[in-house]
Formats: sequence, C-alpha cells, structure tokens
Amino acid sequence: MKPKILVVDDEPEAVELLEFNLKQAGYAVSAAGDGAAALKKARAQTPDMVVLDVMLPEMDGFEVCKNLRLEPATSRVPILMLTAKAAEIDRVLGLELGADDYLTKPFSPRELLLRIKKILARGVSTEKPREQMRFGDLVIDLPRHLASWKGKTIELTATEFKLLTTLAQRAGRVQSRDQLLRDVWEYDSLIDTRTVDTHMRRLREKLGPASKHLDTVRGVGYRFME
Amino acid sequence: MKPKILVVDDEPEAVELLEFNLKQAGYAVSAAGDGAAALKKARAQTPDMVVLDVMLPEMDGFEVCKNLRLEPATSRVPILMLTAKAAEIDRVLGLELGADDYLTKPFSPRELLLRIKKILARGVSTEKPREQMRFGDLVIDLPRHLASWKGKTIELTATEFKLLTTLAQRAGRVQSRDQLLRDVWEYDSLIDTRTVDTHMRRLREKLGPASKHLDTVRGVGYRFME
DNA sequence: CATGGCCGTCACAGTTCCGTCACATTCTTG
DNA sequence: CAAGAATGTGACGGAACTGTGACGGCCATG
Repeated sequence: MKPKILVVDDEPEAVELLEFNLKQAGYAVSAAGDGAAALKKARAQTPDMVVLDVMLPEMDGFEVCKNLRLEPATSRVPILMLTAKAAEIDRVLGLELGADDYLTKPFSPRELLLRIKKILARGVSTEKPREQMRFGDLVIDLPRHLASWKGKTIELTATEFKLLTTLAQRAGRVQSRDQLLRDVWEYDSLIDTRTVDTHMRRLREKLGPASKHLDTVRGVGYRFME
Repeated sequence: MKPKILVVDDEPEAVELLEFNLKQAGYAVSAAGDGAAALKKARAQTPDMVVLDVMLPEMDGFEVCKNLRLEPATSRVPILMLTAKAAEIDRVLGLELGADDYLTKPFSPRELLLRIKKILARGVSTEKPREQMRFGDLVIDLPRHLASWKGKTIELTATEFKLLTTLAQRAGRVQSRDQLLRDVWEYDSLIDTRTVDTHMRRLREKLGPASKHLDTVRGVGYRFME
C-alpha cells in the first residue's frame, strides 16, 4: 500500500522534480499548483502527507497550512514545508501553523526522502484519538469523564475536563487561544480569548503537581507536554 | 482461508473503492447497498466482519447494527462503522449498539486496513450483554425484570428499570441526557431532556441507599459507579 | 365511569460554574 | 534599565445546571 503524497508548488519544474523523486521512492503522488487547488485536493484525497512550498501565488503556504489544520478531514495530515528563506523557519515550526518539518531550498532529493520517511514513520502510530491517555501518573479517561493523579481522582468541571483532553490529545503541539476556543467552547469567538487563561489557571490549580504538563508558550498559546 | 468482509454502503463508488482496497489486501469481500440486504447477506454468509456506513436509505446503520446484534447468528460479528459526523461517535461506541470501532469520513485506505487488521487480530468479540448484574448489595436481573437491594426487591416501573439497566450496563461511563433518551426512550426525540432528571430522581428515591451508585456529572450527564 | 398508577412537563430554588474585569507579575524589546 | 506587551491571579455578578415538588393527561383496570 503506497503512501499518498500531495505536492504543492507553483513552479512546474519543481513539481516535476519532486514527483519524479517521490514516485521513484515508491510513493503515490498528486500535485497542485496553487493554494486553492491544494486545499481542494487535500480534502478530496486525504493524502498521507503534504509537501508544501511557502511561496505560492495568491494564498501562500502559511495560509494553506492553517486551512489544512482547521478542517477535521485534514487537520492531522503531516505537513512538510519548503522554504527559501531561513528567516521563515521560526514561523513554520513553533507557531499555530504546526508544520511537522521543513526544508530550505535548495535541498537534495535524498534529504527530502529522509524527512518524509521519518515523518511518516511516526505518523502512523498517532493517528487515532485515544479514549484513555496516560502521562506518567496522570490518567485521563474520556468515556468515564475522569482524570486522576497517582490513582486519586481530580474533580474537574465539564469545561476544564474538555480543555485538558483537547490539549492532551494534541500533546506536544501548541494550541492558540483561538483554536482552543473553537475546539473546547465550540461556538465561534463570542468569547474573550482571555477566558482561556482563566480556565488554564483553574485547571492548573486542580491538577496540582500534574500541572507541570501544561506549558505556556508566550505569544502563541498553550501546550501539553508529556 | 481469507477472512470474509461484508461492506455496506449505498453509494456504489464508495463500495467499489472499499472492495478494491480490501481485495487488494487479501480479504474476501461481499457488498450490500441497503440495510435489508445487509442483514440478509450477513445471516446467509456469517462474515468475519462487517464494514457499515451509518448513512443508509430506509434503515440506517444504527438499526442494522442493532439487528445484527440481536440475532444469534450474527450477534458476535465485529462491526466497523463509517460515519461522516464526529458527533455520532458517542452513539456508535458507547451504547447498546456496541460497534467494535469506527472511522470518520473521509479516511485513508491505510487507516481502514489498520483498523480491520486490529479488530480481526483480537478474534471473536466476546462481549455480550450480561443478564444479571451485581454491584455489592444491588442485584439487577434483566430477564426477570427485577432489581433488589440486600435481597429485598425494589419495585420499579418499566421506564425506571430500563433507565437503571441502561446505566448499569455501561457502568463507569458517563451517559448524556440525549444518549439516555435515545437508549431508554427509544427514538423519541420529542421528549424534553429534563424528563431524564425527573426519572433519575424517582429512581434514586426508590433505590434508597443503593442510589449511591448513581452519579451526576454536571454539564455532561449521569453515570453508574460500581 | 371512576380510580389509581405512571409519565412528561413546568416552575422554582439552591448551587455551581463561567466569563469578565482590574490589577499584579513576568517577559521582551529597544 | 525602562516601557510595553503578554500572562498570572483574585474577585464578582450573572448565567446555567440540577434537584425537587406539583400538576394534568393518559391508560388500564375494576
């Protein structure tokens, strides 16, 4: 079963080169020349991975990346960004964009294949939402609606519990306040983003020592660390 | 001996896609386009697994699932449900439906195969609804339609009994009011969710000390604790 | 036809929880 | 090091949620 890779670049030669190398390596490849087409194809095919050039006409790679993350159908597809400028790297990784890796142009095909292989290898194991999660002494059980620390249950309100599970399910990835508002509170941004801060505080209080898992990423949002 | 898989979907293209992928992976595949045909084929062939779309004309996937579970010939065949809405997941898993796993559309063929492999690997599902349950001094007997506390029978109405058994069979798991309405009151969504509260109160009154098993999870629903 | 049991709904009350604001603290930037 | 921005913290009023008592309708039974 060949993994399917969607290549997005506006230069036909670049696409051709990528396509050739990837097919050679045994992947199924499809391509898109601009952001809109990329989103459409990604939705339709749900590829196993997207290789995405930052520089695109109209909608740039950052926008595409954001949009991919927003939709449930594509939110968990790994993204490898291609960029010409080293300065863009910061944005590509840490931020709300959450690309899985990047490469600066120019790069060797071998480099590209290595990155892809690495990302796909770890992707398989983390695809499904888990019903029960364990991080050291902290256990989160979704169907039972219970969280516990060293076997002792932690009393959480509905919102706190949902906030915790949302962060934990995306462990390692930073979640912006807006993203959390969408996922935890569901209705769109009628609510002040600072409300997230307050709930994080309450959650930290109740978690006690387990709150060490909850990171603040200044200027961006919050993150659950294992 | 190839494992036999029954695919149920009303869209011919979807069936074709599934069929192709499954055959490719070495399974024997048969297909049905609606619920009635699915039940008939399942009875006749006793497949090793059913892949079942929720959205079907006339009889939907939930109904099919229920009916499969009801008949002895098919009651223990693993079922993998396909659903477009994340909101339906709770229903697919938690309830009397007891599907073995689910996938939200769209999904990659690779994902599908992984799930199927996992389910088949663990063999024939062994879970069946227990006819008698005991939680300390509380005994619930389904066929006799009796509940008792320290050997003394508790007089319950039909609705109260069904509410109790529904919660007890899913002991530990929180059930939302909507879930309970669907499960206990069958498909009557015409009813106010607050009605559940009233019946919980009556049930608690009659259970007396045994009502300690009945938890309220604020903002979510109710839960039976062992 | 009357009666009683059961059920669904409603209104009310107590309580919890939530969203917001103001202020304190920490971090970044120049 | 100081200014400004971002985050942590404490407090508060209102909204939301659940428990509870009561009521009327339905149905079977006598």
